[in-house]
Formats: sequence, structure tokens, C-alpha cells
Amino acid sequence: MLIRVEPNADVPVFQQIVDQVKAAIARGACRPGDVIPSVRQMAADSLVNPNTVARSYRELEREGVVVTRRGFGVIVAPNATERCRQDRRTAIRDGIAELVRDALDAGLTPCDVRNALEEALGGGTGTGEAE
Amino acid sequence: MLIRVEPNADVPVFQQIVDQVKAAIARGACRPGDVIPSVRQMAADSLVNPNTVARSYRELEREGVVVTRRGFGVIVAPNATERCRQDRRTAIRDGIAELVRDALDAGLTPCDVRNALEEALGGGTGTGEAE
Amino acid sequence: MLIRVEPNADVPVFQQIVDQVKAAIARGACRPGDVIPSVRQMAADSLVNPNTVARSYRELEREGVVVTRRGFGVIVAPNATERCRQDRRTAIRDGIAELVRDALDAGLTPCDVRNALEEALGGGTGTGEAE
Amino acid sequence: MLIRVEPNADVPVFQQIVDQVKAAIARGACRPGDVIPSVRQMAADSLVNPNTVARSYRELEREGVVVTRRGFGVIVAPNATERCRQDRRTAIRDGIAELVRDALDAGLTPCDVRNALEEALGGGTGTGEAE
DNA sequence: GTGGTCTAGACCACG
DNA sequence: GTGGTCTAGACCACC
Repeated sequence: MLIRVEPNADVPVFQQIVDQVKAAIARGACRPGDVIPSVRQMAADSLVNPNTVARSYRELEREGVVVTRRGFGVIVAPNATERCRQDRRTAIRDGIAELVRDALDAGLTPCDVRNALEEALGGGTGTGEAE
Repeated sequence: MLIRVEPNADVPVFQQIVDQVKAAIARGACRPGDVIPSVRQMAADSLVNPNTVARSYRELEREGVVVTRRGFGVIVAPNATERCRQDRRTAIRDGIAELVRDALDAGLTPCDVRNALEEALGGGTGTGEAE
Repeated sequence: MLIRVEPNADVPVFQQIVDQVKAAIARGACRPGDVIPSVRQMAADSLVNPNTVARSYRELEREGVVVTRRGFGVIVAPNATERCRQDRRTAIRDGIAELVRDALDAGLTPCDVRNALEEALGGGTGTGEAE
Repeated sequence: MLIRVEPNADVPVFQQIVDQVKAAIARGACRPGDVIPSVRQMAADSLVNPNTVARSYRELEREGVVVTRRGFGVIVAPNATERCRQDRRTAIRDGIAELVRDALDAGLTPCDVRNALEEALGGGTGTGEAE
């Protein structure tokens, strides 16, 4: 469970942590029942204040993604994997829909959008292609 | 020049105004030399605090999209149309790139992303129909 | 909107504030659309740290009881009254059910419970009776 | 002596054990002189950390409900039955008083409270049937 | 050891 | 002026 935080980003640090934990669960790096790093541990690893990590964990618990056992630690909730995947999928779809709306609103054609997408798909990952 | 603002959105009100003015210019609804509503006029129309509208206009002027002539009004800058189109295109491309990165990060395949895009293009608008 | 906090109670301060705000709404002291005291104001009034008040307000917003408008203030949500009343009713019923379960579990008879209730009703409020 | 613990409840695990032991004594399931399970036995049965069980036993001994005889075991104290019954009765009465105060505070009428009680008495158990 | 809470003080963005 | 966030350090209860 490696968390990398950018302190000066426009998205709050506590939200970055929430997102990355959920992403780790979504991609299977953490599975239900696994123990995730303690508040103090992650705070030390990520160079983030423990209070900020605690807030992230509180939010994750509120969303039902993790379960915290006092004096023991924080564990991934039973059905967290599917829940996180669903969340990510919904978020991505919403994001795409909003982006498309904005793009068409700004006068771009659907073809422009497709081209921009293909460019991003090709350059962002390079699944085999040269960079 | 009709501006619609959502006060509870995550994007600031002043930014919504900036974006919508630039969008109007980008799609040709406002052309260089046109006069856009005064601060107090737009404030009254949009039910927004005049200070907020003023800030939006300050930002638009800073970007060279409009020029204000004291005692006269605010007019669209000579080369605003192309500038706004360029801005929109860049913003859209950046947005798509970020979204694609997030999506692949979350374990979606490029194909998933393409499908979501096509769905958004098909369902969200008329793919080119008049509004 | 008068909030009284007991710092040494077993229920956290932020939760006390949440409960009292919801109670004020439930009994009609605050109605939808009303502005509730600012974070700093309530912090000053209640002798509580602003961060603690902020956390209470964040929780209230999460529950849909209030809506916060940045730079403006916090207002009671449209359907907050009924929602709070419902919450209170559910909480009370759950509490009674749990209590009854415990009481019968401990060997008390239903009659014992009824007597204890009548005593509490008589002494706790004195709706007209001498104390 | 069957103890069932809910790790995720708001009442601490050690307190749940204390309460259940006292309840068992109050309802006569354990009588003075009876031997109750050893720390490690109950820890194994209840899937609870032995330290936690030890703390519960320490608390029970502090309250005079049990006495531990080194090398022999833990036995129910001579006057534990009446003491536990008294404790339970006091706890229940306090709980009812607090609940009634909250309920009236929230605007419910005494009649509402009585109805909720009767519902709980009627539906929650068999009002005296064997279990 | 663990998480939960609170305080104090700072900075930022928005209106 | 408003709320939002972060840091720092302290205390508590639980396991």
C-alpha cells in the first residue's frame, strides 16, 4: 500500500488518500480482510499529518470501504472490492459525460473528441506502442 | 448572453461565469467588438453578487478575452474567438487525458473508455442536431 | 440558536453540537432557509474550538440537514424539519427497544419497565405537576 | 456461560463481557459459588483477546461480583445475585430516564413514549415465554 | 500498540 | 466576512 500525495494539488490531501486507497482496493492490491497501514504508519510514510490521515480513514469508513477496530487497526470491508470498482466506474462515466457535454458546448465536433481520446489512450499508457 | 450559475457546484461561481462567457465567444454567439452586459446587469440577470461578476470580468480581461472601456462598457477583444476556441480545445484535451489516466489507473480497459465515450456522445446530445 | 456543550461528557463535543442543531430544527426553532450561526460565531458562543464546530457542520451537511454556501454561511436544508423529526423518532424507538431488550434480559418484568417509565415521565418533566 | 461479543459496537468489548456476566448472574444462570470460565477459556470461546477478558474479570472483581482464587479459578461472589439485580435495575432506570428526557426534548409526547414502549414490549420478546 | 477527540493557529479560496 | 484545509501537539479509551 504505497500512497503518494501531492500537497499543492487542487484536490485536498485527505481526498487524495481516500481516492488512492479506493483505487488500490479496486485494482485488487488490497482485498477484503486485509489490514491497511495504521494512521500513524501511513502518516509517517506519506509525510502527512496523522490527523489528515485519520480524516481520510474516517471518510473511508463512512463509505463502508473499511472497518476500523479500535486498538487493532483498519481492515478492508467484506464487499469493498466490488463497491470501489462500481464507484470508479460511475465516476469515470460521469466524468466522460460531463466532458463531452462541455466539449460539444464549446463547439467541438464528436470527431474532435474521439481524436483527443485516442491520442490520450495512445500516449498516456503505451500498451506496447513506442512512446 | 444568458448565464446560468449553479451556486452549489464544486467549481466556483466566478469561474462558471468566466467559462460560460468564453464558451459563448468560442461558439460564435459573441463576436469581437460586441458589447457584453455590464457587471450590475449580469449580476441582476444571474442572481449573483456583483463583486463576483466583477471578479469574473477582471479575470476575462486578464486573459485578454475582453477589454473594458471606462464609461462605455465591456467589449469582446479582437482576437478573442480564436483564443477562446484554443483554450477550450486545450482544456478538453487536458480533461480527457486526466480522465483516461484515472480510468486506466482504476483498471478499466481502453475499450471500456471508448464505449463510455460513445455512449456519452450518443445519448447526451443529438450528435450535431440543432438545439 | 443556543447551544450548550458539556466538554467532559461521554458523547463527543462535535456530536453534541450535531444533536442539538438537529433538535432545534426538529422542534421548529430553526426552519428551512434559516441561516444558522457561522462556524466562528458558534465557536465563540459555545466556547468550542472552531475546528470542532466545523466538523459538526460538515457532518450536518453530509446528512443533508444543512446546506453550506461558501463565503455566505450555512442554511437549513429545505426538507430538514421532517428529516430531523424522523431521525429523532427512529432514534428514540431504537433506544427504547434496546433498553427493553436489556431489561427483560436482566430478569425484569414488563411491569417493572412500565413502572420505571411512568416514574421517569412523572419526575422528569412535571408537565404541570409539582416537582 | 455463553458470551456473545460484537466487536464493532459502540460499547467496548470488555464492557460487553462485564455486562453479560452480570446479566447471567442477575437472572440466576450463575449462582454464588459457581465457577466461571477461566480467562483463556472465555477468550477462546468468545474469540476475544485474553487481555480484554482479563480486564473484564478485573472489573468484575473490583465491583465485588466475583472473587478469584489463585490456582483454582474465578467464582461468583456470595452476595453477587442481589448486587447484580440491583445494578441492572439502577442501570435500566437511568437509561429510561435519559431516554425519556431525550424524547420529550425532541418534542415527543408522553403518550408517544408509552406507545413505543408497549410496542417494544409486545414485539421484541414473548413477554415471558420460554426462550 | 491502536484509533478518537479536541485545541491552537495558520493559510487559502470564495463572495 | 465566510467555510475548507492542513499542521502540530496533546489527551483519552481500548486492545
